Amino acid sequence: MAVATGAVGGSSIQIVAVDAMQVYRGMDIGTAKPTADDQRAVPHHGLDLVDPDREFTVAEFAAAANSSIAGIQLSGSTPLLVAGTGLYLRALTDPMQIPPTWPAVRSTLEARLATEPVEHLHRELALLDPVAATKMEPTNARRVVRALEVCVGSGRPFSSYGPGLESYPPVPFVQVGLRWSRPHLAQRIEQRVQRMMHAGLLDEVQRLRAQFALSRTALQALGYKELIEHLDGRATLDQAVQQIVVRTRQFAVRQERWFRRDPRVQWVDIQADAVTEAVPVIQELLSR
RNA sequence: GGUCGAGUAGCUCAGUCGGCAGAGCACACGCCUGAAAAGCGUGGGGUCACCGGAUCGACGCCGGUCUCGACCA
Repeated sequence: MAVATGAVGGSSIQIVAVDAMQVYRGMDIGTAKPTADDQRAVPHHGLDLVDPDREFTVAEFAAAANSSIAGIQLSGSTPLLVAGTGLYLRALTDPMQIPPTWPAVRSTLEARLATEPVEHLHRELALLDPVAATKMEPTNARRVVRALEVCVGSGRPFSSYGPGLESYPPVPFVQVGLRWSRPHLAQRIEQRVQRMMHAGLLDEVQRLRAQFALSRTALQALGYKELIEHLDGRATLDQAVQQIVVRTRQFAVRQERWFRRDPRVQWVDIQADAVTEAVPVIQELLSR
């Protein structure tokens, strides 16, 4: 927000949230969605795209976000993408063609997993698309099924859809990564989860559950799935909260690792809570 | 004070007949193309509470000490 409220290169800024969970209406506290005040101060995009009973995908997000970005640029403003979700960002910053889905093929493959080991499917993938097969562990059911789905469905190798995530071509914009030390990260996450609980996260979860049958993708949201476990009597509140803290920490580290291997990202290390001190540094990087 | 039980990885706990100390979680690192806040893989970690004894050899057996728990008084 501090960066977005100052202009960069003379034009005003609009924020595009690149976040797989903030797309869900009503999931506000647990996704740390920008407040109403923030949204009033700076136009936001990518938020509240669907109800939480809807499944949501990268491709759908990319379509929505790309059209938002085009609109922002047409109006003469500068889009500031805030991630969030690594894969969603790559789908916007890099020319990725994401193959469509073949639900019938997929359900056949998934049904086979009940009676066959994943390695069988991986062996079939190795025949249809040796390149893709070597790029994934034979035990990773999700990736194997998806790759096979595309091969069988489209009639062409999964790997023919492009280099995927392993290529980092130059881009005409700046990418800045914010990074805290692990101890500070842990401390901030602990505090953040406590703050969410005090803000009524448990009520939010109960309310959403009463109103919707949460979709498979929405149910993956940190904070929500753990509190549902508690509400169903499978964990005490304390256990659930501790679990949220641990998983959020693991997720934050996974985010850091995801972006760490992208050579185009310029990192800003933030000392403790000195976020405001980092703002000029970020603005300087962005104005290049 | 007595009896019984427990003490093994950061945590929770397995460890058969005395024969190279294990699992899950956590942690570190890597992977990732319509589920990605998801999914998958690799790895580092040990004074087996402590002291002594018997044995070729002890986490394990014997003696003692300490800590925790339950029960009895």
